[in-house]
Amino acid sequence: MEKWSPATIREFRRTLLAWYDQEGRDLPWRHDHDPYHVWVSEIMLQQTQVQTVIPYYQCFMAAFPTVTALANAAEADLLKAWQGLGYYSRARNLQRAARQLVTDYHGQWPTTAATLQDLVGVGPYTACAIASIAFNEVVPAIDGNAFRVFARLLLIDADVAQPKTRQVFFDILQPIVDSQRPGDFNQAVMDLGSSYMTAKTPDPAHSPVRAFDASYRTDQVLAYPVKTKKPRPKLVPYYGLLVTSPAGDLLVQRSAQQMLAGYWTYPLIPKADLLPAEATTTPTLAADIAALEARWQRDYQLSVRFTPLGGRTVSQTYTHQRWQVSLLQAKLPTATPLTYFPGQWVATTQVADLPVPKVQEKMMRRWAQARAAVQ
DNA sequence: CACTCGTGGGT
DNA sequence: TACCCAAGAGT
Repeated sequence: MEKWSPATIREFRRTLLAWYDQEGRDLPWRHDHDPYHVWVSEIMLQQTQVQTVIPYYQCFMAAFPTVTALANAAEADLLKAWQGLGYYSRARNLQRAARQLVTDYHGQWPTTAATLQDLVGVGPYTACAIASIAFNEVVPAIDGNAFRVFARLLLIDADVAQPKTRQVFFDILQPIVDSQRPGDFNQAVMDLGSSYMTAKTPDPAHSPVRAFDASYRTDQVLAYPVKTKKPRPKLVPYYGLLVTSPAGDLLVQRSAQQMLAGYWTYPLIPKADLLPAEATTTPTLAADIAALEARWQRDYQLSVRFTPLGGRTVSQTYTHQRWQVSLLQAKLPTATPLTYFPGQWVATTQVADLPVPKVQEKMMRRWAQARAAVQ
């Protein structure tokens, strides 16, 4: 591992900030240092690329321009604003924290990384980012970019997939952060990490800090950062139920305990839930449909006949699961009341107003194709 | 600490 | 294709 002298550290800061002043990106949340703007952008940017965030950030600020507006927002509006951005608990936590700020803090922001972490959804990275950018606290904001950039510059061998490695980087970076411009220093590292020092296709030869890059000097750029691999997502088969009546399409809102909480989908039934685990026969489509119809009759007093929808399944890959959804179709001749079924009839024209996840959009497209083919 | 939680883009 | 990756945090 490399060790920089105080003189090298000074020269590195000067080089990095000079480049940032010339080449730093003009992003919507960099127009000022308002902590609300910094905070919302940092939450959106968690595990999400800048290009994806920009339009969401602009719409979000137009809809919820202040902490108070966010605290008072209707949940449906919030989920709709976050639709498609992923990691939806971020939206809920954002509003919970806005309410914390209004009620517990009386609109007065905590100004240190240590106290910012008391806001739900604000962890070690985001707290340091807000503290340095909005309040000039001299702390390193250690995210994936910082891991990648400094692992290469300094040949740091610690496994960045391990939680304890954050402290290793923090201790190394604390004396390197520019004490006059900590926020700009941290943002410059992020710009570096998303341009010359990307994960797969870096361009270290033209990096503004190539003279400080030990991995480039020793021709082992792609060997850093050291990161252990994660297991591949597990296949989870589902039935997706396309049920119509004169009242509209049948949709359910996902519970607070489920993934995609609060978002609406067609009823999704894990195939594993249909037949008892001790069943000896291999589940067939016909047996699954029979079990499904019997359950709807017994639990919901709904007489429904399902038929398979032709074509491929709908797939959606998440970090730890790969959903493979086989679509079944059913048509009820009358607007049957859903006395026991935990869902709603939604008129086709109103589906667009509901917050829906990507897998629901895919199911809707597949169904629209099937209906168009019949015509 | 290990696991969970979305989506889009790149190779 | 099937991976890997991207401004992480909560449990």
